[in-house]
Amino acid sequence: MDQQTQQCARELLEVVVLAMQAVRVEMRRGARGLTVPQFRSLAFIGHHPGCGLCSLAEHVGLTCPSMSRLVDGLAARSLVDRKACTKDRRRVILNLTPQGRELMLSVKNEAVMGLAGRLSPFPPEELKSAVQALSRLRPLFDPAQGERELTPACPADQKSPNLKPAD
Amino acid sequence: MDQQTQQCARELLEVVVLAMQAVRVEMRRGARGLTVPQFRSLAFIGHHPGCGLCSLAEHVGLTCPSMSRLVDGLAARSLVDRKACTKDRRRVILNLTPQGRELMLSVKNEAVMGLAGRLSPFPPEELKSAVQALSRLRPLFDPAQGERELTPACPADQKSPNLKPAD
DNA sequence: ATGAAATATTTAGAAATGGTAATAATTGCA
DNA sequence: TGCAATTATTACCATTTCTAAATATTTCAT
Repeated sequence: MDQQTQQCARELLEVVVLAMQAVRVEMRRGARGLTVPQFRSLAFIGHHPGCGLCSLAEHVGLTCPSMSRLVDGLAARSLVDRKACTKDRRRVILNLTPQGRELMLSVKNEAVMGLAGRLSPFPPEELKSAVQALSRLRPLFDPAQGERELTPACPADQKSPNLKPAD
Repeated sequence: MDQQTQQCARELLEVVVLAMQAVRVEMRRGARGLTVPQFRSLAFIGHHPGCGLCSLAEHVGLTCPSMSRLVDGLAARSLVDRKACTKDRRRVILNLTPQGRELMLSVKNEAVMGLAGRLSPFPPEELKSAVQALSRLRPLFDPAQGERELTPACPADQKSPNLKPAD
């Protein structure tokens, strides 16, 4: 293990944790009444439309039963749409409702605005180079790149933007 | 608000959230038996020795009563030292015990090693520029720099490395 | 000094969250 | 067909967290 690499990891850890704290503050301001697991669940469903319950649970770090009830709550608040899969009726198909999508968007927007507020006094060129450096690091953490264990499940009615074949 | 700045904020948010997930995974691996709020509490106490209960609670996002009990647990496990403030006896002075400090260090070390593992296949120059960019970004989120609202409280026995005036 | 208001924390009881084990429904393979 | 495996849910219990109220201490205005 390289000394240089460790130094970078140390720095990365520190800044990421600090930045995440700031993000959390912004999130709390915007995500009224949403707990962290609820928020993360919505985010995952948004990124993986049509995902199943247990893959969601695994990603968020909850058990399937807990996630089942968490989704109960989200469905009751009309933030996610839960319907049975036509092909495999054991499965559940999860998607954000328009309201859920809108909520996530507004929360994210508030977070972005909060961050931008902190960033604004920075000289633009520095910002640009900093973000570039970070972006190069990004594939390291992007699960779409690093891991391939996502369950595609029911590709047939993965999204179903307009119709609901599940009666 | 600049369009460019917003774009940067968007990018930054994405990378930070992704990276934080990776960090969380590494943390979970190392922080055996510590919940996230417990972990965050220990981290805050470590960074703000001698802090009071409610400022800690506010930072972590818990109420004072909840934090009181959480600290009960940490004190019972000899991870934090809770003693009354000499000057203002309403207050409580929180510090990490040597064991608490050591635990945090080892957890952090494990996280760093895990991150370094991901970083290792990266070319050294990129790492170097990333470190530079990160260190430039850091003051934006560093509470020691950006904010001054921390309660210094009892400056007298803030740290008390060797003696315990509060019998 | 004395009493009222303010501050910091703890206690008590209710509500929510999360886990394990058991259950139900469905699929796929022998 | 029958049986093991998969996916989700229900039942039950432990823990966490919140709200409200109580306690202790300090500060401030008489």
